Amino acid sequence: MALGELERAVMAQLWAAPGPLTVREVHDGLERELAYTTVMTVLGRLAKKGVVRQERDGKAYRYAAASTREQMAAELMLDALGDVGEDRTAALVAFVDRVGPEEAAALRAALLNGRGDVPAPREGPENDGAATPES
Amino acid sequence: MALGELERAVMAQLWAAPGPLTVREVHDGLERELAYTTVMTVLGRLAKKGVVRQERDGKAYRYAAASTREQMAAELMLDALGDVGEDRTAALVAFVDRVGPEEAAALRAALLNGRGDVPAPREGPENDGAATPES
DNA sequence: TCGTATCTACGACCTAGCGTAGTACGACGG
DNA sequence: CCGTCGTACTACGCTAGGTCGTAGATACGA
Repeated sequence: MALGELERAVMAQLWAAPGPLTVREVHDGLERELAYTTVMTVLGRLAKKGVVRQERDGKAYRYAAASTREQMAAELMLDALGDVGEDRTAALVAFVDRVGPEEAAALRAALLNGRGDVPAPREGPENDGAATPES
Repeated sequence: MALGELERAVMAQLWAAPGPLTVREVHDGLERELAYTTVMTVLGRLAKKGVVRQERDGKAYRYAAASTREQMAAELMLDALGDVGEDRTAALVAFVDRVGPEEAAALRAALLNGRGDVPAPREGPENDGAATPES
């Protein structure tokens, strides 16, 4: 599921846009000067992989990312975690050990938010706040 | 840095072993019937990538994984997280949202362990420097 | 209606990485 | 001297990704 360099650049375009883009729009938005068909090919491959959705718009297609950038990153992280096999705990410890303070805070917040299921560790009442991503 | 199928199998051997292995040991330990030289080639490539260390043992070499399975997994997770660019927080929320209860508990434990604690978002992110205690 | 600009569909080529293995060659034990 | 073991080097097929070119369908303005 790993994406290549150009593929990532294209995804960045799609994620940065407010809505679905046409091939031409993606093409024009890219830094590098590529042939129009190159972008089309990449978009097609991305669609075949399921990471982008194609929707007709008259004669042309419009492309949109299938998931948010964050979801995809989370997915990749899950995959990496899955590779370890048994001792996921140790892997998670190693992971937490390496993330910066901001990330640790985010993790903490997410965990205490109740999303981590788990037999309620605290009795903290409903204290949701800011954790409703787009999607 | 992604490893192939055979490469992962070889790493699994190395991680499962109590100490450095010779090519022959890895070869004999693998399920599949491969040519001795195939295993050697793979180990050589792994060494070139830096994921395994080779140490002389008389005429032959012995190979050992450079990092533990967990460290490598954590590394991959970090990479995945890094891909997201800006809003790592959202990615982490999505991640926590998907891990199972055991993982959530492990994360919680690791976080409360005193590591990345307290939100102190200064501008001086003096990153960690060395974190290879065991080994 | 004709020519031109767009699109999409397909195929081609090149490079890199991986799986797989053969060959060459040096060190050893009989 | 010869077979065995181990390393070094080279090679080949395959797949994925990056990069295009060409062909066919369509819409649009002169």
